[in-house]
Amino acid sequence: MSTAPRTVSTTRKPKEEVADVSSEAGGTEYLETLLGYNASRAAHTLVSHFIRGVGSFDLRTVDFSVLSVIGHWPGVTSRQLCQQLNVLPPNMVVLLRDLDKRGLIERQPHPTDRRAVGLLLSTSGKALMKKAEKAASAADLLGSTRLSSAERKNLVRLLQKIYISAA
Amino acid sequence: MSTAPRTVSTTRKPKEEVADVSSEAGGTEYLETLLGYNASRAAHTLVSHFIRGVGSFDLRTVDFSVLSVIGHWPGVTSRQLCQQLNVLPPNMVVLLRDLDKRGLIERQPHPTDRRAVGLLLSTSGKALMKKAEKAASAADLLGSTRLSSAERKNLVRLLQKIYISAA
DNA sequence: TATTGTTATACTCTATAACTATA
DNA sequence: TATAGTTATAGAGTATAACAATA
Repeated sequence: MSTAPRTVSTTRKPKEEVADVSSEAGGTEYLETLLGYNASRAAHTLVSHFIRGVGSFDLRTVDFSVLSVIGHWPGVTSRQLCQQLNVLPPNMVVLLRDLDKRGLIERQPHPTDRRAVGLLLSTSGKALMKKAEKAASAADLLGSTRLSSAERKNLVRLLQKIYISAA
Repeated sequence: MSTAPRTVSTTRKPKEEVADVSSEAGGTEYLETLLGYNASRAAHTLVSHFIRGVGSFDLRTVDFSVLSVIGHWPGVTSRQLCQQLNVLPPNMVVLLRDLDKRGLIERQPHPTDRRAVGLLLSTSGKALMKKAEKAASAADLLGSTRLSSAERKNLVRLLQKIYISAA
């Protein structure tokens, strides 16, 4: 159930090779019946578009997600980010350290819990994310140009039906 | 654009914290507008179900995919698998070596190209995949129980519209 | 000159154990 | 006793360079 590119083998010749029994889909005909395979491949395509569009801001998907959540939930703690974005605490530490080094986020004492630290976007972090979210949205649309607006909306709904309230 | 679990922070209290301005979605409201984010999360959910259902066969998604393609395209070469499943040749080598060690695949000389090796499922590989594909299909359905049959079909169609003929 | 399969290796990502300060 | 943040490190996954055999 790996993702795959759309590059198709150039060396295959339609009829003369030994094993060309069921190669219309290049052997993936079963895999293509699985939602997991299809969702993984679509996600891979969309993430590729994301990287092309947002990579110039020097943000990986996980950096972008973290900054987006902080931006939309100012004061969020590291632990809450971990839960929301499925990142383990030790890995979040280095991630936040790097974003802090770049001056994109600020840390403030948590109002009620002295163990915790509230996270905020800095002024430059806000400016960056304003541009980055615009670029991300454009890249996301570019990755789904073959979908109508209604299809896109429907796709979001169906995908959320899978991951909301599920593991 | 990372994936996320559905575990929601337990420490947040609705009104008394500093930054509870826009936390209905836990800060992910923008991310949820992106197909890439939604597809990644849905894929993560479905792959989790896959692992629960197929992991007992000691097959990762990539092993399963490779075996499935070999099964449905007997005689396929390592290079063709790489292209079809987005795995780099050096990594495919160790993957195939392990599957070979386990007796799940066999290698035969390629009929026309003496550099290449054709891959086949062994008898036990076929037997394993018969059970594993059944388990994978069941797990995939389990991961999408909230979808009707029509919705599922539609979802596959929409996802393929994204990754077919796209990068 | 290009391609298949391969080795060796580096790099990134993800996961685990354990510590401190605080709840 | 449990949790937030952290350190150090191990392990898995992914990527690059280079080689021999063959096209």
